[in-house]
Amino acid sequence: MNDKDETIFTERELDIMDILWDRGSGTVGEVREAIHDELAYTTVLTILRTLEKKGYVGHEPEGKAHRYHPLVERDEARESHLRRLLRNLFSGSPELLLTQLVSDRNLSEEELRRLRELLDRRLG
Amino acid sequence: MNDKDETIFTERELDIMDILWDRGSGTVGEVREAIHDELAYTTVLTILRTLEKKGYVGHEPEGKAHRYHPLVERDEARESHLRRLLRNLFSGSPELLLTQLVSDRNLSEEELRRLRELLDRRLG
DNA sequence: AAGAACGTACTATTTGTATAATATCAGAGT
DNA sequence: ACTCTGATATTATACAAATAGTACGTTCTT
Repeated sequence: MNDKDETIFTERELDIMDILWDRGSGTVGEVREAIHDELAYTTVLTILRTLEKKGYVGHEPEGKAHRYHPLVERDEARESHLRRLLRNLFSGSPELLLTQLVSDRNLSEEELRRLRELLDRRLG
Repeated sequence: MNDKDETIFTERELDIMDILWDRGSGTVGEVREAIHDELAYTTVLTILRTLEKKGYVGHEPEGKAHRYHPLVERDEARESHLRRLLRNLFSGSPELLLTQLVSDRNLSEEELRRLRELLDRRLG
């Protein structure tokens, strides 16, 4: 697999991809209703076009409108973004990253336990 | 602490911050030599100026040159970037993130154990 | 003192991101 | 036929990011 085809989004693109991933697909109008911020119709359209140009979404006509749908998986994006963060800031070390994650004061004891359980299951 | 003072860098800025963090400080020339890509002297200078304007580095004169030094900690950047990733792509769920970290990646059993130990120590 | 060598200041170009106004088009209803 | 509405298409503005050219000053060397 080529290292170059990373699936990296800007903040706004991610807002919109999230909606498409959640709903499976959406027209400009639907996306615009679902998005938290108040954006102009044309703004949403422009971002969808950008995403399409980058190959992250496709669309087919539906009535007179267009229905957009994701062409990449959420997991793919998660992996790419996480990999980039790991490489860029954590010297590629998962331990360093986990250290930072658990040292975050916002994590409850409960959450820490769940994290350990997750690893326990993983390790069998 | 305000949520707004996030310590977020662009890729190139991060390249340079990394060098400053590693060495403690650096002149334009030093940074330029240390960076992996071939960049024009003025390019490095410009990025350092940007970083200074954003408040991430400072400088004092040294001979006829300027010596730049970081004003934020590496950990601070790690936390900000990680928090943002968590919020943006993992619904704020550390479990989801850890799942991604340990799943697709080819983490050795050894590494997984170290991760669990890390949590064990954390939980006492 | 001349001139290379090194340094900063200022300015510029290109590309990408974010946002939106305006124009146009197609169908629904009267 | 005409207009209203919802949709896309076209075009624009502002700003950030990435890169670097040119101008000019200071110091070191010959």
